[in-house]
Amino acid sequence: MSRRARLHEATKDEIKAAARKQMKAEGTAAISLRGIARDIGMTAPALYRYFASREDLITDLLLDAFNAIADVMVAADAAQPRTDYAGRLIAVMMAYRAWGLEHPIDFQLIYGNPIPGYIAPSELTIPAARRPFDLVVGILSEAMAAGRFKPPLTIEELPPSVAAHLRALIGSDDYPELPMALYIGIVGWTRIHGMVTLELFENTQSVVSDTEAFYRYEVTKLCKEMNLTSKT
Amino acid sequence: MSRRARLHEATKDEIKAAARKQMKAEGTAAISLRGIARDIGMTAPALYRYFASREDLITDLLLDAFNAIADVMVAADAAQPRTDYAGRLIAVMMAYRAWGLEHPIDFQLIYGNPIPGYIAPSELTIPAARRPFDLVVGILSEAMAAGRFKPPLTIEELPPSVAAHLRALIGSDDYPELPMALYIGIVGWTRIHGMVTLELFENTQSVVSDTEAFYRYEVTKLCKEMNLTSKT
DNA sequence: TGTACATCAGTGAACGCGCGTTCACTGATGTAC
DNA sequence: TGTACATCAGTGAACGCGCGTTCACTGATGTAC
Repeated sequence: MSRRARLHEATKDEIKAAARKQMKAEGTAAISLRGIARDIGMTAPALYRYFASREDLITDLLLDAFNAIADVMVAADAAQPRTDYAGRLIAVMMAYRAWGLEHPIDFQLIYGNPIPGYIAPSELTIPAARRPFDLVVGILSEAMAAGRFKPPLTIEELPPSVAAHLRALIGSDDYPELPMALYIGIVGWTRIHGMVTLELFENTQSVVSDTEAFYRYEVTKLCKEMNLTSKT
Repeated sequence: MSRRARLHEATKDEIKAAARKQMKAEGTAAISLRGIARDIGMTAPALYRYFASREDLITDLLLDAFNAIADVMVAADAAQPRTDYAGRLIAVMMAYRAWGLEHPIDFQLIYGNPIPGYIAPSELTIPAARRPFDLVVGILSEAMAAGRFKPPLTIEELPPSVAAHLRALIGSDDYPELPMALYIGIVGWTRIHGMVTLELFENTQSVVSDTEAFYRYEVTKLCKEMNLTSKT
């Protein structure tokens, strides 16, 4: 990578940092090229050397955010013994919350209100968006294959329409997982997501106060309920 | 109410309807007085006869939305036999989702990203925001008093910091409920909220497809898990 | 019932500000011979 | 190693548009005597 290319990347990062700062102050919808330029001491047209348009910049920020949360989840998983399935899942779910609270704006960017007028290029964003979910489902599948994950419900008990869709998905290239791993994966995601978003917007604090203890207790309980154990 | 006052109210409603239309098209942050004025065939300064400022208008929209979701939940509850506690709770939770999907913008307004620069007058918004939660906790308390709600966990099992906070709350005027009704109330809220928000932003459809069946199944399961039964 | 007056609804111009994007350009940095 | 040229970074002016809010005002509606 040439010196020039490195400088180019560094400026690109500086622009993105300014964009995040701006979103933090004014909300995700308030990304403004002129504001960014002002912040980093440039004129607005100069930004077009780095991004083709405001849309392009937003897409970059979205992909960065999806990859960032996926990365911390992967790292949290990697720090646990491979066969400690419950420990891995809990670590991954804790990482989801921690990242959300540390990066509330990026969290809002990827999981909150859409930015008016912006249409995400789905061929780029969908794969990035799926990384966290696929990680969880992957751990569940591994645990199931190892006989360490025995959910207290079977696919026959699910609503027929849901069960049929899950069965259809397993065969497809998109979701090569076992159906109950998929189902518990999505249930788990809705649960942690609810806790994190409500906490983020200050809706749970007044009732539980120690939101981290609450969260940890609930995700641990979830693993127990699902009979997810670890090889010791 | 005088004729003039009635006309005044009607115009106020027209302004709010235009504001909702605008949020639908451009996001909650994009409420613009000039845009509203254009839409209803007025000039922007005329709106100041009805709202003291843009902030005031947003507050009105917020309160309307909180009251609207609370009202449909109360109505759903009222349609069930008083002692069918599980039925009442399921109906209320279904109403939460139905309202969210029917009014995605109002849902984003009250539970989504905050509007940049807008600071809610908490003495007005907090009581309105608490109506749905209080309704659920109320039903749980009733059921508990009737011996029809026996949660499979006790307050002793909760994290000490959470348990202590719950105990402290019961005595207070703010939350005169039994601690486990409060706790299960907040757990229930995080669960349904996670399912609804992820559905709203198209994150669950690809896995479960029939999102309503999924939701109904999960809320029913929640009631069963909590040993919430009905007097027959 | 008619008149005088107060209230209210709404206008149009203005203030001072913001935005994304295009364009012709200057000057610096890098590259090939 | 030095020179000629191409590439790239960044500027400043401009286009056409948006915004919330204030102000002095006109005309219609309602009210009190």
